[in-house]
This record gives sequence, C-alpha cells and structure tokens, in this order.
Amino acid sequence: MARAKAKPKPSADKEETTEERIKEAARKLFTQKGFAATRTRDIAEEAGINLALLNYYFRSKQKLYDLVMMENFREFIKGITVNFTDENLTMDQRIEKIVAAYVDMLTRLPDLPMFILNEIRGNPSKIAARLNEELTPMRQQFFNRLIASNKEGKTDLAPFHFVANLVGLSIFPFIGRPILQRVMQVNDEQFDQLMQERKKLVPMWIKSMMTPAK
Amino acid sequence: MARAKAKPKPSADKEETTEERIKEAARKLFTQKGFAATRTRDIAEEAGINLALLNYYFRSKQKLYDLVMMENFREFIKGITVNFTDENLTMDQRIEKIVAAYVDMLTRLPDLPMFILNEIRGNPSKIAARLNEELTPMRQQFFNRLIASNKEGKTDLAPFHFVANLVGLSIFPFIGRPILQRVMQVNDEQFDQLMQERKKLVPMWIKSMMTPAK
DNA sequence: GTCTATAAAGTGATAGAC
DNA sequence: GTCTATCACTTTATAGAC
Repeated sequence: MARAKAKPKPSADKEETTEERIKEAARKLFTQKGFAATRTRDIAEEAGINLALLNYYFRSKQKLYDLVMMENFREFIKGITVNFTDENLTMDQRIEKIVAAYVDMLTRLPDLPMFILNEIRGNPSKIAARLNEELTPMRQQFFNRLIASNKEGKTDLAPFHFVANLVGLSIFPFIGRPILQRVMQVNDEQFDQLMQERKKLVPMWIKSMMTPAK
Repeated sequence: MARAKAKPKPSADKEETTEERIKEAARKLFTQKGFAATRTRDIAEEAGINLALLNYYFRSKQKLYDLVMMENFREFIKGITVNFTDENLTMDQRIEKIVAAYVDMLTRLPDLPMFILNEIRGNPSKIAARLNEELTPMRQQFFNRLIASNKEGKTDLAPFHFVANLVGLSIFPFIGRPILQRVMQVNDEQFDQLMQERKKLVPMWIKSMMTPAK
C-alpha cells in the first residue's frame, strides 16, 4: 500500500526494502502487544526508521494494522486448510498431519494464536466475514468425512467435541505456555521436546477418545 | 483504596456504593479489552459517574487496574486450588471436580481466561511471583498424588501432558468459543449444553488417555 | 525517500465550585 | 461526594526542507 516507489532500491539480494522492514516491525509489535498498546513510535524505532516514514508508506496506524492482521490470519488458517484438501488421506492420516502442522507453525510463531483470539474477541463481525469465506468450503468436506467415519461405526463423538478436542489439544499448550512452563517447571528446550512428542500423542489420544475403554 | 468515606451511603440493602460501581465497570472493560484499550472515560460512563470520581476513589488508572487484575486472578485459580485440598477424594473424583469447577466458572465469567493469559504474556514477572506463591503448595501435593497414581500402574503419562490435557480440554472451548461457535454453527444455548456434557466427557477422555486402546 | 518540526487530537489526572 | 473546567502530557498524523 505504498504511495510511491521512485527508488525501489535495486540493491543486493538479501537486503529488504524499507517498506518490508516497517511491516515486519509492525507485525512483531502488533502481534505481541495488540493494537492499542503498540505505538507507532515503537514500530518506527524497531524498524530503524523515522516515524514520518511509517505514514508515508502506510497511510495510518490502522491501515498498517489491518494489513498485518489479515496476513497473520491467513497464515494461521493455512496449516489447517491445506491438510483437508488432500483427497488421498485417511481420517487418521489427516489428523496426524493437522496436529503436526499446528505444532510446527506454533513453534515458529508462538504469539499468533493469542493475537488471533484477541482480534476475534474484539471485532467479532470484522473477522467473521473473512473466516466464513475461508473456511466454508472446507467445513462441508469435513462434515461429510466425519459423518462417513461415524457410519463406519468408528465413533459417535459429536463433531463439536471432536474439533474442540483436536484443536484444543494441539493449540492450548502454546497458548498456556507461560503458565504451564512455570507450574510444571519445564524449560524452553524441554517444552519444544514435549510439543514434538505431542505430534504422535495427540492423534493417539484422539483415537482413544473415539473408542472409550469404558 | 478509597481516600475518604465521609458518607458511606447507609441506604437500602441492595444498593451498591459508588466505589463498587466504578470497580465493577472497570472490571468489565479491563477484562474485555485490556489495559491499554480501555479509557478511564469509558469506565466512568459505564459506571454512570464522572471521570473525576474515578481518580477520587482510586488514585489512578493503573491502581484501579492492578486491583481488578489481582481480584480476577484470585478468582481464576480459586476453582483449581479448592479441589486439590480435599484429602478424601480419589484422583478420578478430583479430576471430575476440577473440570466441573472450570466449566461452571467459565460459563459465568467467559472473558476471564483470555484476560489472565494476556496479562501473563505482557507481564511475565509481575504475575509470576503471585502465581508461584499461590500454586506452589498445591503443586507438591499434585505431583505426589500423580506419582502415586503412576505406581499403581494406572498411567505412564508425563505430568506435563496430563495437566496440559486436563486444562486444555476444560478451558480451550471457552477461549476458542467465538471461532468454534462460528465454524461449527452452534448457538449460545447449544454451546452451554455442550459444555455441560463435557463435565462428564472430559474426565472420561482423560481416563481413556491414560490407558490407551492401542 | 527520508528527515525535523509541528499541528491536531486524545487521554489521564487535578483544581476548585457546589 | 460529585460535578465542570482545565491542565499536562502523549500520540497520531502531516507539512515542508533536503
């Protein structure tokens, strides 16, 4: 959303443009602290540029935030949607892929889920449209497959509980990470190790939930 | 933390004092939108009083926030701690009580978990002290009991996974409620019904995790 | 494109009348 | 105790020089 690009800096390969530097600084701070708690001055400082440049490239704080927010949002649901479009997988394989995708993404971007959840809480309708737009085609596929799975007598779990459990078991440890690590006295390295374990454990647990021992 | 109490309003039973009205208005907005996004003017309006009164009763926005935050925090961990101090319960009964306590509390106070999680993310050290203080005695009891449970051959689940699963399955549906309700097309009444179901389902699932079918 | 300086608006907090 | 009016400071955004 830059106004002009007189000198797009055709310099070295790895060097990023000023516009990108600002956007990435904004993403870091917005994602960490939210819209209200982030000052444009902090973004400028983080990007190593002057405050005026921020308004030169992006018209306003709000515009910059909206841009970052939409990109974050797309990143967040990417991992989920991809693994539902592959027709050649069994339900069990799909579950394994989804859990692994979540664990990998959240290990990379630990602040993303809180950002998304806060954003949705603050602007239910704003995000809602985009959310429906992105997920609706997948939802139909998902329901059909779950119903088929039910017909085979594999489970009688309500779809809501199934999704809540799958997503909760995958995402919650990252959301509650600060509390969990402290209470359970686990360091960063151990935490990552435990999350890797969960790639195998969560699908196993999900399966055992569907066919309860009792 | 009122400065003066010249006229404590000795009026009718149900009528609340101005100080309480302000605090409850502050709790509502702070819990919903966080510290930075909440303006003292909004709190005053929500409480139906003038802005100056807020500073009369509570010295500053920060002081008022700290007060609300500590009370929220205490409320949040109350449900957990209570059910660990009762010596006359089996581990299974304890789990049932914890899940039920969470579901009931979060049905009443749906914004509490996000508030706590945001607060901890923003001020790791500030909360950390109080968190340790409140939970340390319980943690030792918990570990001992879980180890005892392991010795009986009931489970070999790592304590971290056990806690992450128990808390995640109980709390996550409330945290992800806006997304879950939309994606799964569940209305408010159905949601409450599903949460009541989980009071029985979650303990069952936790048990089945400990003795995997495979 | 990038900067300095400054306008314009927002927000927390207080003084002082009642 | 409660209000109105206002100060003091912060923060976003823009104007204009380079």
